[in-house]
Amino acid sequence: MVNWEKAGRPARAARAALSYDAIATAGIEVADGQGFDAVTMRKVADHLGAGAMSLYRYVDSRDDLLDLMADRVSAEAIAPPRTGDWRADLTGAAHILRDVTLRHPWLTRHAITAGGFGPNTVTMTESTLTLLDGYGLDIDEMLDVWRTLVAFVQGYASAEAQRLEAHRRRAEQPAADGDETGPSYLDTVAASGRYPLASRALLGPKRPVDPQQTFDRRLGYLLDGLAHTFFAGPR
Amino acid sequence: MVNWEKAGRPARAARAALSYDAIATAGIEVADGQGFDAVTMRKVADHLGAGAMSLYRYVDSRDDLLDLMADRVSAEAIAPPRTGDWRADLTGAAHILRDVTLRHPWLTRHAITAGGFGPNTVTMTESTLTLLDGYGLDIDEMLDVWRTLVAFVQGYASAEAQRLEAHRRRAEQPAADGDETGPSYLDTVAASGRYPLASRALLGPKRPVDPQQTFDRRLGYLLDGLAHTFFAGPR
DNA sequence: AACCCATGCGTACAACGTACGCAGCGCGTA
DNA sequence: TACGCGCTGCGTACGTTGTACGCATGGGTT
Repeated sequence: MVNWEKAGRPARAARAALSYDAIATAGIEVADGQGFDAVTMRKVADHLGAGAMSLYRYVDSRDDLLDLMADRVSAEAIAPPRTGDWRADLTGAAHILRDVTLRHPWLTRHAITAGGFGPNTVTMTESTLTLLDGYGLDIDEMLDVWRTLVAFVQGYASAEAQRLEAHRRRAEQPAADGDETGPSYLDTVAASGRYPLASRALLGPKRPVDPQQTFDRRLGYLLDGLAHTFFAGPR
Repeated sequence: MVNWEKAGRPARAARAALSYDAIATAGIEVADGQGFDAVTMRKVADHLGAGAMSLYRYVDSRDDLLDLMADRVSAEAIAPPRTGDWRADLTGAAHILRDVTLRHPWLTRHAITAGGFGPNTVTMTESTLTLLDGYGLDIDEMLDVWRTLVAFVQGYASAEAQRLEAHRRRAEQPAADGDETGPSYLDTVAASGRYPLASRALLGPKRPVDPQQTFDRRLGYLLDGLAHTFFAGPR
């Protein structure tokens, strides 16, 4: 477990070359640039011009490092102040959270909340809950809305990020010489006719669609439902 | 990438001791029993009484093994036939998917769809989409409903599974001799008063609540919203 | 000047993923 | 029957990983 109290204080010695912040940033840069599996103690330390074992003065284990990275990234998901339009505010918060997940696809492998709540995660939570303040909801109702919204957004963005990652991996496959790529497995499944509904889901849309628009539309269904119980009906 | 065509056919030689099915099952048993990090080639092979390298006759890499496991587990999430009550049917499918995720918490670390769609994942998809057939929705609308629902359920269940895992890890910590556990970090954050809303979210409910009931209530909000657009209004 | 201790890191080891190549068995063909 | 071919299983080996241990260093305190 990360010691968040210690992580918040500045370094004890003046000649400290490393810091929690620098380590978290380095880890995030490695993960964004070279993929989640490249986040090794040695590579992150190299990125900082330090020795691998130096990181252990700040972090108990590799898992702790990942927790540190996740908390730091959640600072990017802090929602702006409320405007009084709950629907617009929640939509904005959802966009920000989705964008963070797509910008850091490795969150699919180590979620923001995997290591408990760090300081930035707390701030992010508070900022989002604040958007729900002032509509006569009690705290339990606000939590209902918040947990429902976050579950949808994280689930949705994780699936999107995974599809993008899979696509990227397939693209960087060098397409070996004389590959004779027959019909893909999913093509043959679709052609079998035994999965009339699923085929359409697996093969993707006929015409390209705007992922952001699709997200907004589906988010809208959820907000409609929340409106029905907690606000004055949909739209 | 897993070769699903090959994985579907029975073994070529009669004297084959291993099989795709046995390997996937062994991997799942190791993951369920000893945690996701214990899923190593050697441990899974040991579980089968086989040598580590034997697995590579069936699987290209450890990642392939995980894909195999994920597809096999998705067979547990196949929805029952439709009854004509869309809301009850979708609720049932959501329960099943949530249960699978809670039963195999490692899905949080390697999602069902991480390795593309295998045969069981296709069947599961078809079974869920079938629940939406017969209400006058076209395929794109059915996909809207399905993707929205799955995003919520997987996001929600993943968060639940992660909280349970974290709790379990903390419980098996031996509570070292003379531990002097002062107030936890979250306690001090809550006591600071600077996060009035988030504190309540982080410390958990005052009285114990039934997680299943809470899930149903929040799922209900989403279904209300879907009803508003695709069916004849909420409830 | 003397000491202390937080910091950085070199070394070492067990465990990991996996490339390579060989052993052995059963089937098809002669 | 005899033979050989191909599929299956796996022993060995190597590079990489996480991390325990202990030492060197040098600014701050006394």
